[in-house]
Amino acid sequence: MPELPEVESFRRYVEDHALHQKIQEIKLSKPQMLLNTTVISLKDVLESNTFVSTHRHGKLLFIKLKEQGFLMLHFGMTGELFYAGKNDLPPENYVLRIIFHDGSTFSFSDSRMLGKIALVENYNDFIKQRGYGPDALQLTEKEFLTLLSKRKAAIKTVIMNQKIIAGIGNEFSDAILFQCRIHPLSPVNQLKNEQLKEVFDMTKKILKEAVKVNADRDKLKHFFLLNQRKAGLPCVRCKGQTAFKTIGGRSSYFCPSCQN
DNA sequence: TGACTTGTTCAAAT
DNA sequence: GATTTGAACAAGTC
Repeated sequence: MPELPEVESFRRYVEDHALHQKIQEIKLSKPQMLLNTTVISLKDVLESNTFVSTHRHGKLLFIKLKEQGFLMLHFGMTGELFYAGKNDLPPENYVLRIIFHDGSTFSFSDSRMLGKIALVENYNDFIKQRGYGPDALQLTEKEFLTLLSKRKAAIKTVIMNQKIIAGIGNEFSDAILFQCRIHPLSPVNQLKNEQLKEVFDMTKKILKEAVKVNADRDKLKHFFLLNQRKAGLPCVRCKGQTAFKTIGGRSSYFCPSCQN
């Protein structure tokens, strides 16, 4: 699922494949995924335009246009990007397809259609308007402690809340808390300052390493409690048994004997 | 067949 | 008013 590391990997993919080429035509098959624009104005802005650079904030990807603002992509749960050279076959299913002048294509697909496409003038304004917290990798320890102070909700739901910290999703939150040996339901205001600092350090550590390996899960197995998210499996660290609980409406796996 | 999955949003509760 | 909780959405998988 696209959390911060996956989106960072998409950002690089755009950098490597889609910049500095004139857009000839776009096709949009799911207009309902547009956030603040219409098919007509999306076409109007993108066609004959050029992508020049990229920016990521949390799980949001912004692609700067040579003329006029940014294209914003949010990947929801199943969003993906595919570049196909002029002789390659682009994926059959797509939400947005960009056809460059040389015939190569760039496709945004999203089978469950929980993603979003928007045109934004200025990404800082967009981030502010929608109330996103600071990006998890840009965040300082002081900011982190301030953002979490006096919160009573469970640590897992707090670090997953994009309005508090942008970028952490369900699976990475489980990994972070497992590594810190903290129970996901612990109310934030009952955790020691030291524990919160540990969560901060571990968040950075895991996300940085995930970014380094392009979010390749096979190379990140050592951070997670499980390779397969399934209750009842033995804990990799102690003699405990993996527990399953719905926390904040999300399926959560943790070891009740070493996370407390 | 239907329960389960996730990120986000909105409504309701505290 | 701010914060927290929970349901809803969409569609693929098993």
